[in-house]
Amino acid sequence: MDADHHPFPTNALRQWYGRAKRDLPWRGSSDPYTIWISEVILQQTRVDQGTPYYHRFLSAFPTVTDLANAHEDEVLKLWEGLGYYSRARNLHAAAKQVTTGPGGCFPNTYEGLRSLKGVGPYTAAAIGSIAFDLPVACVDGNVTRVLARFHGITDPVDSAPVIKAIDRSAQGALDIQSPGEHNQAMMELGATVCLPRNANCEQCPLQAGCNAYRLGLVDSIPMKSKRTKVRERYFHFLVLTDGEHTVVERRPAGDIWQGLYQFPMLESDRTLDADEVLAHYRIKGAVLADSHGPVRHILTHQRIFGRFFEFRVKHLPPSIADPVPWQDLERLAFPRLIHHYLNKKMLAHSKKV
DNA sequence: TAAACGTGGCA
DNA sequence: TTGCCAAGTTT
Repeated sequence: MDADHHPFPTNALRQWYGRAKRDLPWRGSSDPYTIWISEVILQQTRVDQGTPYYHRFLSAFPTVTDLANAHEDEVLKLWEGLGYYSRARNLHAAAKQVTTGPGGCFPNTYEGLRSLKGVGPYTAAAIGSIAFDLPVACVDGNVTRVLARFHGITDPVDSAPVIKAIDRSAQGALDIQSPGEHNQAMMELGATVCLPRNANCEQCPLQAGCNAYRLGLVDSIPMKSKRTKVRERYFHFLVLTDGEHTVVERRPAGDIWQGLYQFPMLESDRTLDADEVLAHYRIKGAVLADSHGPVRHILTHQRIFGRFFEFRVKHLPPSIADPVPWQDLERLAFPRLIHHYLNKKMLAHSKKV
């Protein structure tokens, strides 16, 4: 599967990192808590997108105890718009694990870190190596791409044997004198030089030994076998209001946006109109005050068409859910699709006043 | 093991 | 517009 037996140029990588590394907010600290937060925020997330969340999150919860003592709604609100909300729920649960666990402090072994909710092989290696100098290699998307190219691996990198080989290779290349710096250097190379497209091979410290470069395969490595299929869904939100209050509910487990809030929602396999939505909910005396959408919301695996129907009633029926003052919505976390709608709503309201 | 889980940027 | 991708984990 690999086309060479070149030793990995660890020294060249370290020297490159010393002069080329970016100045990122979470660099230079060895506090496992702040490293943990940054690593979770950066899962499947770009630095530019995650950085403001990192600052807000640590301002709200400076220590693991602060996080553990928070309410889940507050944690989710700080995560609003960042996506993959299980990260926030797991972060909160893991903070409780830490503070109520043995010694009440952060685990400092790989297995101890792995036992925390939301901490998988990558994150355990990252925290372990950066905070505690544990000799464990990080294998993320960057490292996979760097090593697949360096070794000239043309097989799909999402197959089990290749994952295993890359893992071994990463561990073999690790600089055990400074595993944290080495891991960050590997990822930094993938993030700034060995890019998915338009790799900048001319400034790469690994060029001399890189098989993909030698064979002209940089643009075709790494290869992936999985294809993403897109599901279409039609969400119809019932925005019920008596002028002062509205009605929201919590998204259930086992679907997208778990734990976030939404207006009562009717899903269908096609777009419905206001009459059909109202017929479903059977609200007496409701008057259609406004409708919005369909709004297309594009996700990796699904395409959601959202429609919002605002109905005016004299009195909110207690049968659906608890009425909430409009102002209280700002403390709740909503999916992006709904957040955009609310922004528009609030803007219109503030213009009238 | 494959599929689910968000959002935004880019070509 | 569409598909791919980004410091992955869970079930």
